[in-house]
Amino acid sequence: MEKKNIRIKDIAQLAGVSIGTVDRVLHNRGKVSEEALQKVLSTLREIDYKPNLIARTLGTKKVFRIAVIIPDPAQDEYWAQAHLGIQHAAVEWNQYDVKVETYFFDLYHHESFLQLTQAAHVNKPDGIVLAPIFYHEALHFLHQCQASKIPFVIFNTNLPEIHPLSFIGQNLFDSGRVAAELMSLGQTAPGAFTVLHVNEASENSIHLLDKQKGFEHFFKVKNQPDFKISALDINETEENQLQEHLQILLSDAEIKGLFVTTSKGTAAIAAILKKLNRTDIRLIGYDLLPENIQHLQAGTIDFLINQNSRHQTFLGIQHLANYLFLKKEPPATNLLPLEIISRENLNSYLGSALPQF
Amino acid sequence: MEKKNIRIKDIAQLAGVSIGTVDRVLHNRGKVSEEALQKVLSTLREIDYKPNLIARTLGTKKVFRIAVIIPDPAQDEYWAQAHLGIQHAAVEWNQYDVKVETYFFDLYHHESFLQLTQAAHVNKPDGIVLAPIFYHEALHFLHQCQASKIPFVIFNTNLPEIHPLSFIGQNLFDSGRVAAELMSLGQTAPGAFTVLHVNEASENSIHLLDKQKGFEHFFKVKNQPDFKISALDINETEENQLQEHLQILLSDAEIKGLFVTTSKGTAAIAAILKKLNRTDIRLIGYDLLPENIQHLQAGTIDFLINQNSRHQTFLGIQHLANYLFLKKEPPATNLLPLEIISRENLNSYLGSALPQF
DNA sequence: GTGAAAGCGCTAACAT
DNA sequence: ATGTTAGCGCTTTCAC
Repeated sequence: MEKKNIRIKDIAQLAGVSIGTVDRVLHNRGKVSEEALQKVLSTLREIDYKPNLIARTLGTKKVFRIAVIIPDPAQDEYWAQAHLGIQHAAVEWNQYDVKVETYFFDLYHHESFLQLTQAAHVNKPDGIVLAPIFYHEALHFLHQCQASKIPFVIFNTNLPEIHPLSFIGQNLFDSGRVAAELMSLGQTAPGAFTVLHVNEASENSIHLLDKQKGFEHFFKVKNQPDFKISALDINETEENQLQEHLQILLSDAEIKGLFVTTSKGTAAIAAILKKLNRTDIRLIGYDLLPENIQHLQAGTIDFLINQNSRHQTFLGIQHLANYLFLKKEPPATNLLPLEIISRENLNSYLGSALPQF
Repeated sequence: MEKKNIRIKDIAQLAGVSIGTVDRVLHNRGKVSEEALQKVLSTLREIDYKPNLIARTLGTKKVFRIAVIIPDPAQDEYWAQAHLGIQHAAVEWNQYDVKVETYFFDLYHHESFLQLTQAAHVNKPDGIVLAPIFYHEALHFLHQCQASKIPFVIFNTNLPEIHPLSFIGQNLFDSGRVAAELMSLGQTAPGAFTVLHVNEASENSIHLLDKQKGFEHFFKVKNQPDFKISALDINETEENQLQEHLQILLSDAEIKGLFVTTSKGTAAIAAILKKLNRTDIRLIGYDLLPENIQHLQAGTIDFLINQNSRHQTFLGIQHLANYLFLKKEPPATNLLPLEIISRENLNSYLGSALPQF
């Protein structure tokens, strides 16, 4: 069964037109008569034409430019990992004439975000990958992009009201349920669990609330009245202050476990729990930050849910590049698995941070 | 910084020879005078030539044939999923002149394996992806391949003494430790856990023993003498017989949990536990087979460790094709993460069975 | 031994 | 609007 692949030349022959015409309809560049158009379209419908990517990239001289806009990797390890995913994707596509330009904004200043997005916009990239940290500014920017017909992919947090080419992230409600499940496992005696939001500006905390709701929902459905669920916002960048808050919370003898909704918060809480030597507290948090990895190995953290920012950005560029290059529509929403990381499977994840393909 | 890439043509010009000559030295096909050789080599040393792989694949007309040898997908859902990974990879590479030929052997008859491998061998494929189920036969076959200089990738179970181009699978010892960790979590009262090997021929059970050892090792290190660990082989294809065996085991009031080392075994044990209504037993097993998924959702199974046979085969072909096509060396051993699947994160895995890229 | 030249499938500029 | 043609960088064949 050596079925030769169909080439543009074949389509042209079948449709009785020239390859130039076929190329024009394939890329709808116009300048094609209604008659020729129909002939080509009908033969296209009959056969399964799959363009030869290799040949396309060789033949074309167009260079696609993708602008990636994320928080400064230096400010936060989570975003440093996101940056790694970008770099990985960038080298992968480099030989295919897709260039990635990165813009780093200040995680704590929306003016910086505003400024960067505008800078990116004037450069007129062919596509944009964005971490929409600042809700209003992001919305404004993305409307601009829609007006300029620049396709965009968003990741990390969803903006369902805008319709991106693709959203990449996790189901945060389910994420909270996973945390709850791990928290409740094998807990027999009555007790209390607290959801901790540590040092999060209100913008982002809308999303963190989803995790909390999922967490609470799990226990509601399970109907286990033996467990008291509470939630607490702590805004203290000073470790000592943070510790004081925590100690008040932990003075309640019923507290059996803590669920921290951010990666950085997880590291902060773990450090304090370790200092206080409270190994009895079950701690569940987010992401494979170096500190979190250590605390997981040491047993201070019991489980991490991996949000895999690295993979998120990687996929973001992947989807966008495939769209620009191959006109392949990505999934409107691409939800990543809620990876449960424990002490024993940690190493197996560290070895293969990125999906080899 | 639009630095043009160096082309063969450039080298030819610099060395004062023709592109044909440059090509000959690049691939050391001989037929080059000592003088020309030196001229080319010296200019090659001066500049950093990176061949354009895109152009290479377009220019070449060689069709690579990859032989994939796995158990009959009809015999076992686990292998059916492996087959899906193959099909996925096959369509991906189809247009790039990499053809995949599959050979299905009988999972229960090594003669069939022997026969199939020989059939594959006489067809002289350019590369082989193999599930080395039958140890001795596999070893013999792979030695043949080495003699014939056919590169091969193995997956699922490792044969460390032979040196494959790449091995794709999981660390089975660690896999057992993960199971143990999940088993012990929150278990306060003393109790007993049993490792179950269900209906496995001795060949394969060598590898299953690794899982058992990892499981035992976890408790040894943890130094929790409160837990009694045992292991049991059950060879009964009849459900009733299997149930009898299990009931004897479960009549021991101390039994708190079971760890089943195979995917099929997991499904079988789960079915019986459900029938016996033993929801008190913590059950940990392998893989997202349809039955296992149901039992996980119903709560009969507490955790599954995903071996992702689909991804394994996909990667196998991926690595081999990249090697043949682009001369890209794959990792000698590619260990997949030990994915922990619970009721709450199950859906997030079902949505994305394969890594999108 | 060596160079010239014809592709590979596609794009894009150029005639018509 | 349509067909022809010259590349893209490399492989491979074929004269010399």
